[in-house]
Amino acid sequence: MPNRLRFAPSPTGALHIGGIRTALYNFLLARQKGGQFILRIEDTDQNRFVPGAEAYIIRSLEWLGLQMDEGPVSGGLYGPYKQSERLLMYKDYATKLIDEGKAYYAWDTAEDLEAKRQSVQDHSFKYDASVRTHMKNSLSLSGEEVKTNLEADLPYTIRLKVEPGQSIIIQDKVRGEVVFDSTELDDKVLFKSDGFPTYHLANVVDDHLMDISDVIRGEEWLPSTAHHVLLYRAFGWEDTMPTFSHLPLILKPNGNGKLSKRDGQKFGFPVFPLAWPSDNPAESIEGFDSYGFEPEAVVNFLALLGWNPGTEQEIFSLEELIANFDPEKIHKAGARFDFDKALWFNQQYVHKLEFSDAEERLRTQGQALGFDLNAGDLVGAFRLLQPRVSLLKEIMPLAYYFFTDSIEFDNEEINKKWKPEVAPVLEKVADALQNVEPFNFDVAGAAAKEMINSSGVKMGLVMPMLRAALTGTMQGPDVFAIAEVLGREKTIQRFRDFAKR
RNA sequence: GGCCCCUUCGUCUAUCGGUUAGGACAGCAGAUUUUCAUUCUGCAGAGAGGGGUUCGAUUCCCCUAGGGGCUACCA
Repeated sequence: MPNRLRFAPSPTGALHIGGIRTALYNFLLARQKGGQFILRIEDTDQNRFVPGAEAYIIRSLEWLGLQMDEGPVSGGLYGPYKQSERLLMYKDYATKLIDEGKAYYAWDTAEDLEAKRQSVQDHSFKYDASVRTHMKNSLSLSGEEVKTNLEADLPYTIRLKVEPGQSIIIQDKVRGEVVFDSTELDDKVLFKSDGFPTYHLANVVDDHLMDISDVIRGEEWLPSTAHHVLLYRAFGWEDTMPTFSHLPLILKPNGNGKLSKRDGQKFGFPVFPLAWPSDNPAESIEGFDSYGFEPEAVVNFLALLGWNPGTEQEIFSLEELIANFDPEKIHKAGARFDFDKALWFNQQYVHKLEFSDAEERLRTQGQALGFDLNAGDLVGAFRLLQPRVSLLKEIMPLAYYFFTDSIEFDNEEINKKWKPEVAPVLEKVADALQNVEPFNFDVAGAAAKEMINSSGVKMGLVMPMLRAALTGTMQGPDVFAIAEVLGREKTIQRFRDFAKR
């Protein structure tokens, strides 16, 4: 039996990183076991449907490199992969349960139920064995009434008939044994009056029909897993029921509650993989992509947020994650989202980038900044600045002095350190560099330093001014590393110009 | 309120009865870098509380406390 894992989001908007991590873990186990990774769209809530969300989910998985074996785009033998396109079968399965006395029709309206809830003091109203005989359903009504209601096409829901007094034991891969008492469970709605199934029905039916072997999902599903087990039993599918792994939640940075979609704006960092543009700027949201993250870094960060192989390795490629992943090593407690750590992971990946991986993006960014990229050495600039940033997009703004000769000087800082006796030294350094061969970090650097030493002016006064001459700022890479990238001509010119300022 | 889950440095975590409780991020200090960043080294920093079980508990059990989730014709 191959391992078949599904990621089953509902298209209600952008997918946040909690969902991404769930997808990732499903993907990792599928790949590790040589099974399939399946995307299934759970669009059974018409009210919360958001146009574009499905495409967003697919683009997100692609961006992260989580290739799907089956899904709405790639298709597959178990399709369709959108629940809205599977509506007929849910009804059949629900009806089958009714025929077998394991579910029933209910005609209580939303208003009826709301009134019931209001009438009971605390939150204790539960549609279960103790009250269902007092409600309007095919168990409490006479056969005649039921027939009449059905023939009149009265809107109904179908509810699972939960038998009280049995204990339901779940073997969860991350939590071990979890026990529920069916007396505590309500008669869950399986089929809604709008003709759509609820998550509970659709999820169980589809997981069964799609031969899903392992369910990895968020902890918020743990309480309803008991109902799902009951459903597998009712259908007679318990022997092929998937394994369950309930993931700890990703919590807000301050620890109060689970991370939610609004937290990105609130805390000032992305909580979505991809940006979600909107005509209304207030509704546009940033993504890890637009923030400048490398997808590999996001994957690495998320993989380790709640899972750890037990070694001290921190950096994992997707292949290494696949090889090492183990659901039983998933941490049980919720994990706070730590953006600093995410940035650190990204820094590790940016520092490892080859120029060829970065070139296209650097060019695009340089052009957006209005740089004349032909005027300077892009590779040289990249090599110099790469170790100094956490995000690739931070490089080009720092690199402007490689691509223009009109340097903007940070006069406030420069003037603090400027001494008039430095000016002639700059000229002399320029002279000294005129004929050094080759013009590089070592040779030009040595020649310049020798000149400065013989000038009698302190090195500590001159060096910062050399950098200022070249870059306009008091900080940055080594002066002669910059000089080498800039080339002899520009270096000398900038030293001379600066001496005259 | 009820049900369920969880609880090791500020944060993410390792430890599957015996460890000076390890690592990473962040913090602090130092070295390198005549700058800044990187890098390197070091410092500081944790088993929620109380009962058991055991020769021995961070580890197993119970209670309490705290946190979280669920409690919809949402997923």
